[in-house]
Amino acid sequence: MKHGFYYDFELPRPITEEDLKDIEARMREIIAEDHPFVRRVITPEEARELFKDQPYKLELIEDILKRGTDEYGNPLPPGQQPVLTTYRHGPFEDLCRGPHVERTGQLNPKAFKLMNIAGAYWRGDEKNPMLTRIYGTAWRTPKELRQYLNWLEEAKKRDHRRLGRELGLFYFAPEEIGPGIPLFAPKGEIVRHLMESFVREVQTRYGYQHVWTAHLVKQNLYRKSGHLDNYAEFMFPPMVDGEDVYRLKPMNCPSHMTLYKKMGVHSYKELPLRFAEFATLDRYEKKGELQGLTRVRALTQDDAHIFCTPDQIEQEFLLALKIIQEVLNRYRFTDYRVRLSLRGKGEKYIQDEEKWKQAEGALRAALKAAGLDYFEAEGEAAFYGPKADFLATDVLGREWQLSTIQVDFIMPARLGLTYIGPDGKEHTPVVLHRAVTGTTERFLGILIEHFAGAFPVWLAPVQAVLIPITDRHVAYAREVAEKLRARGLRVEVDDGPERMNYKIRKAQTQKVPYMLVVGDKEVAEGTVAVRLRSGENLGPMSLEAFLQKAQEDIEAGV
RNA sequence: GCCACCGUAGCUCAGUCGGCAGAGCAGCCGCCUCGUAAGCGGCAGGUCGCGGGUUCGAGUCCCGCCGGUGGCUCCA
Repeated sequence: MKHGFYYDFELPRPITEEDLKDIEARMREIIAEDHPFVRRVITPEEARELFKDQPYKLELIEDILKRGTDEYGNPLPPGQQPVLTTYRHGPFEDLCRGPHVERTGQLNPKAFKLMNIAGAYWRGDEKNPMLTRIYGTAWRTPKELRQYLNWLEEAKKRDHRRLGRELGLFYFAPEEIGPGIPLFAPKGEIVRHLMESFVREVQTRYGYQHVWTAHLVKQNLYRKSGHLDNYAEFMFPPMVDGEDVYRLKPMNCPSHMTLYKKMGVHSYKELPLRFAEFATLDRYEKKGELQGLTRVRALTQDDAHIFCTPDQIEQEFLLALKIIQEVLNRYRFTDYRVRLSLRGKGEKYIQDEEKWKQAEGALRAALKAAGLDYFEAEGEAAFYGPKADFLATDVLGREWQLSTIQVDFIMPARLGLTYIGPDGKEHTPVVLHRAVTGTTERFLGILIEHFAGAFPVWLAPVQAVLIPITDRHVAYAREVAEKLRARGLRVEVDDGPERMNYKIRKAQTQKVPYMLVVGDKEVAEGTVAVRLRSGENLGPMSLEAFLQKAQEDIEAGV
């Protein structure tokens, strides 16, 4: 772990926060006793005897010996033989690969803290029993510990769930509407709208066409596509209408592919055909997995399906990468990593060596051409083909998948898609599934944390607030607001009875980019006094000068 | 879904040993007319998540459910 440690236990009773205090106290005693850590290489027989009462340890031992893996089940580096080692301090000897510090006394008794308790499946498999995991954090000095705890507090203030409410962007009504189904207030809706308009503009520029397919789909289509077999647990229960059974749409691919078919016979000359849609999908996510906007049950993908020939995969993949890069850059969003997800061993991947090889080669070539750093992950591919995923980190260090581009060899054939090739014969197109920001909801959640709620001017729900100093300046403030609105800015007038300082504070906490203060001087000169949310006071300027400043900021994306 | 914890006013939180439900902010009304991060006074606001149980008496104790938080598993 990055900032600490954890250890899993099987305990006879639930552990409480108070227990953690006692354990910390005991840990401090052990540190004070300054035991040396003693490493020992043991034989399999010794190991089995030593840990005979600890079934989980025995399982680890057998695994290390049998499969030559380390304690996490990962393969050892080539050439290395499995070795069983223990570390002992005082009377406690534990199976451990190490390394350790030399003595318990080297730890700072004031620089660690047990943080929380959580359940964790044995070896991360939900079929296994659940153990109790205790998380802790450890630092060199008490100061570093304090800084870390402080950082955690600051991170909580950036949490998109909290900022979403404080900034009036969105709300959840789990009791009334349902868990994981967000409600967007006017300020949140305008941000969504701006995000989607932006992606739509970029996609259009890159030759994508937008389509619309509805939310209800006959279940039979999902039977044909294979989703009913593989995806049923993520779908809301069926709606029965006499003979017909409908489902809420959990993804667009079958709808887009049906549209492709309905549009008639396709020639290879039409390809690639790129269908994009901002579609709200409904997925029955498990309740414990829901989390703010990053994991919801109603999600809007900026989805697209590209119908192409096999030898167009590389160019289309590259085009999609370019769109993603352009969009992420506009958000000044650089904190992500790219994963090339490849097939692993196993039955679930469709068996067609040639197609996999061709697609994987095309993806690598395109990633290289796009100049993207990426890492490869075996066993992360979809069963129908390899993919590239963009992973972003939220303010608390949790990683989320945003953009994705996936190659699909199988669904087009299942749904009977064809095009007529130059040879006059029918062929099955390859389909690329791809999402730029992933979903509007998750991306917005990450963006809120990324900007700590202070959206760049082009995205800010309210771009400027007019702050009249006294009542007699309200009419002028309204007049200015109208003029700015006419020029396309999103402007509000704070005409409440409070004092100017209060209104500035309010605008400041709402992270409004520009505060336009107007008093006697501004009315007389036809200006506005511009204050930025950074606290910087630009002083009075004409409306034209302000509009130019705003325009520059919008273009610069600040 | 699983493990642990939590649920009191719109928000943040207090409420002792089981004995009359509280504060700040936000809201509403009034006063103040003010130059770059909270002016002053007043008023209103509650099925203590829901249902059951124990008790003379439950926000407080017990059981079930709903919802949330942190993890685990899964995922855009």
